[in-house]
Amino acid sequence: MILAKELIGNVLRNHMEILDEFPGSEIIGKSYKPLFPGAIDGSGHSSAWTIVGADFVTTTDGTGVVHTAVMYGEDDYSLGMEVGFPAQHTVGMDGKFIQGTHDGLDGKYVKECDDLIIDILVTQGLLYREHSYTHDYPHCWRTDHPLLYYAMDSWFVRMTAVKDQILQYNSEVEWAPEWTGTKRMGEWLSNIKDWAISRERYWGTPLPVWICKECGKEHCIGSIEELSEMKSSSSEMPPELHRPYVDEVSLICPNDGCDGEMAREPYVMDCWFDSGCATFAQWHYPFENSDKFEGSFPVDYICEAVDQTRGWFYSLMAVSTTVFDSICYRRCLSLGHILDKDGKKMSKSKGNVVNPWDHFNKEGADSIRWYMTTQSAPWSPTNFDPNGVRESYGKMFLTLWNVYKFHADYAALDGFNPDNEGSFVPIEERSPLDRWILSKVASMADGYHDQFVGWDFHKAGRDLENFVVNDLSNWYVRRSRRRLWNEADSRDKHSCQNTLHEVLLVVCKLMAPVSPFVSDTIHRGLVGTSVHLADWPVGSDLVQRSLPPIDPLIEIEMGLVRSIAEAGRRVRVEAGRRQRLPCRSGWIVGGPDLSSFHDILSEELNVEDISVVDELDKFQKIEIVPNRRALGAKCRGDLPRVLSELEMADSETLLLEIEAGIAAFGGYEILASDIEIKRVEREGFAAATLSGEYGDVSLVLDMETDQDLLSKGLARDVIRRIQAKRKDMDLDIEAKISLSVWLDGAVISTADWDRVISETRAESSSLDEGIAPEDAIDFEVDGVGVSICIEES
RNA sequence: GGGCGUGUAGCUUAGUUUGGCUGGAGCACCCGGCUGAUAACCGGGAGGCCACAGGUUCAAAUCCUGUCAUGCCCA
Repeated sequence: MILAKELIGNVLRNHMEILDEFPGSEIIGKSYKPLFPGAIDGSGHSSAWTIVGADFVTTTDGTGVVHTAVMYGEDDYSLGMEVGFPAQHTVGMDGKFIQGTHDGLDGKYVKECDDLIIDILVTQGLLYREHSYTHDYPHCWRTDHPLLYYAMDSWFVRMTAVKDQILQYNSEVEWAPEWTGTKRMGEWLSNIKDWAISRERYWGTPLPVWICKECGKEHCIGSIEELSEMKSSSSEMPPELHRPYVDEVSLICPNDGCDGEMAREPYVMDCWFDSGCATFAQWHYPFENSDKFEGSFPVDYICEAVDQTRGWFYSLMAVSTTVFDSICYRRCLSLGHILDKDGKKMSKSKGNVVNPWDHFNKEGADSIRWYMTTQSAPWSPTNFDPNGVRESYGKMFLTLWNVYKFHADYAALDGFNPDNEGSFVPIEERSPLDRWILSKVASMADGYHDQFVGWDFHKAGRDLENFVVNDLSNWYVRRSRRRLWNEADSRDKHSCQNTLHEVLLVVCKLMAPVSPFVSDTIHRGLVGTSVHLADWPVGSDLVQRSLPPIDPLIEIEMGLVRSIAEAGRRVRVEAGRRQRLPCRSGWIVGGPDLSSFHDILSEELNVEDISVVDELDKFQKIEIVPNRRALGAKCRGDLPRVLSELEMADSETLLLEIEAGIAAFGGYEILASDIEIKRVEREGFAAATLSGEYGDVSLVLDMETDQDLLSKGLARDVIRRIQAKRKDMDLDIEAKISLSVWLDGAVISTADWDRVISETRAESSSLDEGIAPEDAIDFEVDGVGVSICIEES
C-alpha cells in the first residue's frame, strides 16, 4: 500500500509496518493495474494507467493518491490532455454507463451505482476502506436535480489571443466603483480563458457555421445574402433564421475542386454572445443604420448589478474587442444587490422577497426610487428596510408636496401669474429671506450636479432632501407663512410667491431623473409643461445655466441666524424659562452684522429687543484646547505628557504666553497653531456660544420678568389654546368665533387682549364677564388660572 | 477551494482614500418645548468592545496580518 506519509494516521485503521519512505516523485511514470480493465481502450496511449504528478492533489484529506476521470472534471481533463491519457467516455449523454465498461455497470444510471461499485471492488479485493464524505455537488438551479460534469465538443472564441487588447480596453473604461474594473474585472481578465460559445439547445441564435461533408471545410455565414448565394439548389431559403428552418439549409462547398454538401453545425450560441452584440445589433448594423451605430458607439454609460461583471460587462467588452478593436462603453456602474432586512439574498423560494407593489400602492414609485437612490452608495449591498421607504415618503415627498400646496393654494387665491411683469420683483429687491433661499437652492444644485458626476447619487439625493425639508419647508416656508396670509396685494407677498415658484422649479428639475412622477406633477402645476422637457438648471455644454445668483455671505449669515435661534431654545431650557414668555433683551456678541435679520431673530427667540455688544468677558471666559494633529506631529512620543501639562495650565495665562511667544511645555514651544481657543459661558449666565466660519458668536438672554412681559406671555398662551381648540373643532381657517376668557390672579393689557381677539378671529368677545361655565377649558400659566369658552359664530 | 466586496447604536447609515478634537446623522424610544405646521418642527437624554484577534504608531473605526459572518463571480 502506498500513501502520503502525513495521512497515514487518517487512513490506516490497524497497526502497519512501514516498509519504505520515498518522495512522491519517485513513483511518477510507474504503471499500475486498472480497477476496471476494459472500460477504456488504452492502446496508443503510453501514459494510460501510469502515475503522474498534479498540483491539485493535497494532503488535507484522502490518501495523497487520486484516480482521475479525464472526461468528468476540468482539472482531470486538463491533466489528461497534458500527459496524453486516453479521452474516452464511460458514461453516455443519458447519464448511464456505456456498454463494455463493466458487466455489472453497463446501462446503469451512474448516480445509482455507488453501492454497486463498492461491492465490485470489495469482491475483487481492491477496497481497503469505505468512507462517507460531505462535499459540494452541483445541482440544477431550477429542478435541483444532481448534475454530471461531462466533457463535450464545443466551439470557442479564442479570447486568449486578444488578452492584451482587452486588458487595455478595460483600463480605458471609467468604472464605478473603481475596484470593479481594476480588481474584479481586471484580475479575471488577466487569467482570461477561451469563450465556449456553442450550446446544445433549440432556442437561441443558430451558430452560422457549415461544414463540408466531403473536404471538411468550415464556413461561417455573414448575411442572408451570402446564405442565399451559397445554398444548394435543393435548399429553400428559410422563412426566418432560427431552428428548425436553418438546420435544413445545406450549402455548396466553396473549396476549389470540391462541390460537396455543407451541413450546419447543430449548435446555437451562448445567449451572452447575443447580449454582447447589443450595441450594433440594436441598429441592425452593419446591414443598415451605419450613421446611428457610428453616432452611438462606444456608448457613454451602462449599468447593471455586480453579478454582471462576468456577464454583460464582459460579453460587451469581448465582442467589441474582437469585432471592432475598441472599447464598447465609456463608463460602467456596477450596482450592489438589494438584500433582505437581515442581509440575506432575496429569493422566491425562501419567501424573503419584497413585493414592490406593496410599496407602489402605499408610498408610490417615486418614494421607492428616492429611497433606493439615497439609502446607500449605489455599489454597496443594501439591506432593504420597508420603514425606510415610509420615511422617504413622509419626509421628502409629503414635505415637498405640502410646500407646493402651500404655494399653489395661495397662488390660486391671489391669481398669481409668474409671467406677470407687474407682480414680478427683481431678486435684488427681495427680502434677505428670499435672497437666502434662492442662493441656497443654487449652491445645493451645484453640489447635486457635482455629486452626480462623481457617482455619489446617494449624497446628492440626501443633500436635496435636506434642502427641501430643512431649508425650504422648515425655515423658508415657516418664516414666510404670515407673508402669504396677507390678503392685500403687497410687494413682499409677490416676492415670496416669485421666490417659491422659482425654487420649486429648480427642485423639480433636479429630482426629475430620480423621482419622475411627483416632480412632473408639480412642474406641470407650476408652469403647465413637463419637467422632462426642461433644461438641466445647472447648465452644460448644450444648455444655459438658469440658477439664481449665489450669495455666500447671506448663506453664512442665515446659517448663523438659525444656529442662534436654536441656541436660544437651548438657553431657555437650561434656564427654565418657557418659550412663550418673552424676554426683554437679547445680546449677540461677535460675528458678522446680522441687523437685517434682527426681526427674524426677535420672533424666533421671543425677545423684545436684540442688540449687538462687543463686551464678552462679562458673560464668558476663554478655554484653550489642543490641536492634536499639530501637536502630535511636533511632539510624537511626548504628546501625552504635553497634553496633560496643557490641561493643567490656566487658559488666560497660557494665551498671554503664546501671544508673547514664550509658551512651552515639556521642552516644546507652543504656537498659536498648536491650540484652539474656545469661549465658554461663565457660571450663572443664560448664554450659549457657537463656533463656525464666522468665528465665535454668543447669545445672551435677559431672564428678568415684569408685568408687561407676563401679559404678553399670557396672551400667547391663550391664543395657542384657542387655536388648538379651533383645530380640534375642525373649524375652517376663515371661520369666526365668539370668545369668552376668565383670568384668575392676573391682568392682561388692552393691546394684548386685542391681539388675542384678532389672532383667533373672534367676532365677539368677553373678558372676565360673569362666571366661567363647567365645560370651559381650564389651564394655568405662570401661576394664573385661565378659563376659555369658544363657539363658532 | 480561488478572486472581489461588505460588516459602525434596536434599524438604515456618515466617517475609512489622506490615522489626530468627545465616532456624526435619520427612524424608533424616554423627558421637555413649539405649532392653524405636514406622517411636521425644536431642545435634551438613553443607546456604540466601530464583527473578532493580533500587529504598526505618541495616536487606529481608519494602515497591516489572520479569523468569523455575509454577498457576488469562478471552480
